[in-house]
Amino acid sequence: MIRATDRGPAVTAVCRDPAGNARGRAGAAEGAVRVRRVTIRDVAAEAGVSLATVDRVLNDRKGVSAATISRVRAAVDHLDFRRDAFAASLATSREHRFLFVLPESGRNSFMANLDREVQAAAGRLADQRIRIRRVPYHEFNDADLCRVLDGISAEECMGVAVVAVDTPSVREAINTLVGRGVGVVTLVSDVTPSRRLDCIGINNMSAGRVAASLIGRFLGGRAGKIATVAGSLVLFDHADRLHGFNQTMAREFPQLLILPVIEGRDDSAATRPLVAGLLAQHPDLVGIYSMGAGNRGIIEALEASGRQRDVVVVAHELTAHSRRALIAGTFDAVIHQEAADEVENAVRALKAFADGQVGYVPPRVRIDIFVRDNLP
Amino acid sequence: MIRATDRGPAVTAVCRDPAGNARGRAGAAEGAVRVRRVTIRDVAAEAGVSLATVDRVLNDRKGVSAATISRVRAAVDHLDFRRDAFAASLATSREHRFLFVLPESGRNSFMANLDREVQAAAGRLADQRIRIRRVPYHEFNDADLCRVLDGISAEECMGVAVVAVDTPSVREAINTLVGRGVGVVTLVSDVTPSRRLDCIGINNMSAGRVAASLIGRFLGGRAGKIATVAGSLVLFDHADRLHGFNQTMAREFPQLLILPVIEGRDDSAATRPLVAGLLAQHPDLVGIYSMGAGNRGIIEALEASGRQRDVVVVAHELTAHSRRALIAGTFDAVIHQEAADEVENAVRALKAFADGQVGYVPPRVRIDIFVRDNLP
DNA sequence: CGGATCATGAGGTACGTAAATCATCAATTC
DNA sequence: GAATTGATGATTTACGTACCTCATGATCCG
Repeated sequence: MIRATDRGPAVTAVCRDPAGNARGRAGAAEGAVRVRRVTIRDVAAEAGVSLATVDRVLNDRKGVSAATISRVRAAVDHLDFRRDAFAASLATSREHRFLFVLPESGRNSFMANLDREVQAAAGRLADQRIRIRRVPYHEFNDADLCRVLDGISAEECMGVAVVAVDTPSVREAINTLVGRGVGVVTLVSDVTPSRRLDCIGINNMSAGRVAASLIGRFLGGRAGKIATVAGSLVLFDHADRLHGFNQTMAREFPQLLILPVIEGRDDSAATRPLVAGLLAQHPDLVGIYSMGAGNRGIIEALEASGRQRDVVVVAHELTAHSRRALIAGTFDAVIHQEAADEVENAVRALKAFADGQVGYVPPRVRIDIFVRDNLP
Repeated sequence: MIRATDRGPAVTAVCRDPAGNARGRAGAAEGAVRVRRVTIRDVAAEAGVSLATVDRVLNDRKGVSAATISRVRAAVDHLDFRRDAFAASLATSREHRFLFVLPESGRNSFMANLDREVQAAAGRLADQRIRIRRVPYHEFNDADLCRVLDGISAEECMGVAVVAVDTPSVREAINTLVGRGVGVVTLVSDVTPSRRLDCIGINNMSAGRVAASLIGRFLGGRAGKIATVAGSLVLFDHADRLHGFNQTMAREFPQLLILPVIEGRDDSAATRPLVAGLLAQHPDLVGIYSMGAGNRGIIEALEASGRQRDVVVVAHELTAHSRRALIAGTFDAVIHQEAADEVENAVRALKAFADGQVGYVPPRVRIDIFVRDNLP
């Protein structure tokens, strides 16, 4: 057998199955190649130090002189050594435990979908030693959310992603949680000046602006009134969308009058009569911006009124209902955020924090815009 | 020291740093927890077989009776055993080698960006034993592309991602490459009935349809002529976009007349006079759909004509130029594909093939739509 | 000058899976 | 009944990093 110390230089030693015959795995292409990598031994040899010293340098442990550190660093650069992520993860037998705190997703299909994506991620990441649990709380209920957050200990979990309502008590609960050493990211909707690491979600101002722009342009100069429907302005994301919407509307489409926002609590049954009322009250209603869930209520009210062709509607989140409405022409555009991306980004941010990476910046979550012609 | 065989049951043994004091790493949160995982030993014990047999079952090796297989499978399910991805990767000291074949990206900023993303991915994935090399070929030159493809051996690389022109000789070259056991995905633009594993790119028909829909709706009923500008119809993606565009235009906006497509070879200098000519020739030109690169030529021609406000323009790919045009109002919408996503998906698809995973379906690449109000 | 601290070396074990080798024992085949 | 084949066990080595312990010489400090 060839021992580590006897092995030739890393660059040349590339070998395949010695006998040349395919190993195992029925019929598969079997692509990969066995390779001798550059290891810390090579670095140690190059720098003229021991393995222990290389290890100390690589892991920023103390007890190494500045001169030696730079010798090792130089060797690392010279050999283009990269620590093997697999070996490193194996050696530090750690597990990352995260908690996703979401509102109970009874009637809200966006939240239900988000919850599904969290589950899916949990399954996918199990083999990478990431354990994800989910905890629900009563929708819009900040006291219940605080109860959940206060019950989280740093022992049971090192990171929390939360879809939060934006209230002072929730802010406080998040801050104390962070104080206990738990990393927190807000998901979808932010909690303003809190000590959370990041907010993982779309830029909601931007979403609101696009909605305004699309409604304005689709109306092509027609004047009239615009209705705005939110789930609840306790949700920071809805408030943000409204802000962006109003801003662009005021600047670019002064001929359109924005009606006061109505709150449907993300519930179709509650939303429907509200929208029906608006339609009846304002014969010159030409557009609707739906910021939250409860789209089915809007669709039903519109279609009952028979004015679905005359009213331009931009809504949020692609679901079975909004998709149907888009195809039918009741909705004109749907602004969407991909739940899977948000979950993935949240996990990455929490993991970066748990691993002590400073200055990790999660990638932005993209805003999807769907019209009838680009439905997936 | 505790030996493997002496260890207690997996469920209970959770331990932290015995002394209770923080180890190493300056100031970091140090989240992760040491955990005793369920291993193949546990599975072996549960199933009453040896490690070797468990290994045979897990890796689909032969030499195990059906009864034993199901006993092992049952134990795996019962204990919820998941093979540790890190340990597995470490044990099979393999390296994945992929090749990205892109056109030389002299003047085309989309391709230049794609190339940058490939480089970035190569850096990111180096610690995961994925080695990515890049090879350029002369833009639009199928002979040169074939030369490159023909020179690839299964030894040096097990997967190729190629931004290809759609010609019979290229198709042939791809097919023989696949015949040699190399996995091939087409990137951005497809090569039609070839034996490539997948095409990693946006749905270009869909992109064309959206472009038509946006131009039509932004024009709000105005009639007139629409210009279509492609890089070259040798590129399958441009051809596809045009197809989708024409289809939706014909069906939904019959008042708009589509002019014959012009080909600017993805080059601003070549495109500019062509567009200027169209503008001069057609005073009733109301819209432009730009399918390829060379947007700068379009912008310059439009702004020189002074008609940039009257002509609705939808273009592809967000670059410095198209972004400026969007902000200035010269462009009305930009359809974008995120190069980073495409590279990532391509690598995943190639890796899945190299690992012999059958039926891997790469996630779709999303179409980004930008207007002035949602620029990132 | 004796003890303390620092820089480094030497050598190990652990992590969990892959995969190879060799040895059994039983069933099947001729 | 001997030879072959199949199923299984037992045992090892390798993968590359993390991290611990102990030893050693040097330097520093009062």
